[in-house]
Amino acid sequence: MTNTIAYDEVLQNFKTLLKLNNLKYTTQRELILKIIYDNDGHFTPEDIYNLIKESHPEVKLGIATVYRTLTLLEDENIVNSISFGTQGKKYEFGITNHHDHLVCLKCGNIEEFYDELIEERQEEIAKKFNFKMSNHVMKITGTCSACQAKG
Amino acid sequence: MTNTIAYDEVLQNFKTLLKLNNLKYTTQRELILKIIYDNDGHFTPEDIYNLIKESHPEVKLGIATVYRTLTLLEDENIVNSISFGTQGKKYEFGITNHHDHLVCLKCGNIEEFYDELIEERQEEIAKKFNFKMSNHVMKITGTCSACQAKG
DNA sequence: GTTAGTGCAAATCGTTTGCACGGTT
DNA sequence: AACCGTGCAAACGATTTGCACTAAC
Repeated sequence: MTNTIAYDEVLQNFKTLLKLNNLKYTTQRELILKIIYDNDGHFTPEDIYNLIKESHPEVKLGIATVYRTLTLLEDENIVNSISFGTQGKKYEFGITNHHDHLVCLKCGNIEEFYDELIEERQEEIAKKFNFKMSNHVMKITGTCSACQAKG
Repeated sequence: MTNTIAYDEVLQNFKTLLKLNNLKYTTQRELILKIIYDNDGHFTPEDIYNLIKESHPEVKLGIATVYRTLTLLEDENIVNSISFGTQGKKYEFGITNHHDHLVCLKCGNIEEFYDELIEERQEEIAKKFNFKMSNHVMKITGTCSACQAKG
């Protein structure tokens, strides 16, 4: 899903958020944000860690920082995550149109879709239950067309 | 969600399934099935383990057996699970109308709902992507009315 | 200079596995 | 008797945490 916001703007927002919360603007935090923005897709914390190690071998980085930063970014709704049962989470850039996921259980690939009707119904249902919705996830699991073809 | 099938029938089906697969009918397996059937709700493997330890202290039971049996029951579509990111899964009795979940992030409580329109759209979307759907999950996260009241 | 952030390694949590023993068929 | 299922404890993988050091403010 294509980003609908320029990176400069994202970065500005992030810096402002950090300031508001007495947090510091560090190289690591910026790199993690940028990697997720640039690489359209869904990544595990380890993926992100490896991507940064490759592209910026000169920067010191620990996996713990990746986890800490992802939690931060998710709290601020800058990234979203989808979970895979016990097998951890994948993260994606979050400032984009909301969308849902088709997850292939064979190859782990994720396709995205957006359906206005489903979005509306979700709002209605939350209202009906007097439930303050902070997020919603729709995930269809199964076998993607490529994997069906492979047999 | 109220069970739509009598326990006797569930148990019969389960025994048949075991036989068909050359598996054995054990006290542990029966107890796990019964606990999930009887206690309408959503349980972690540990919950189930503790419930059985309490109600049947005379039975030998290890947590590993609970995991193994839950996997078995889920494969057979006798129970369903919903996942909570890193924090594991909760299981519920699965032979009932399909339904989706409202998950409260404060108290962990789960409410259920069913929406015909959403079900239909899911089918259509899978078809559109030539995706062979094995399962689908809709989860609305947020704050339940009780927790909103508490502030 | 003060405070927050970091890497590292150890700890933790949920889950899985190898193995010898016990129960079901 | 044959074979599967079990408990136990060790192994595991993802994530979190304590701590001394470093960087941002």
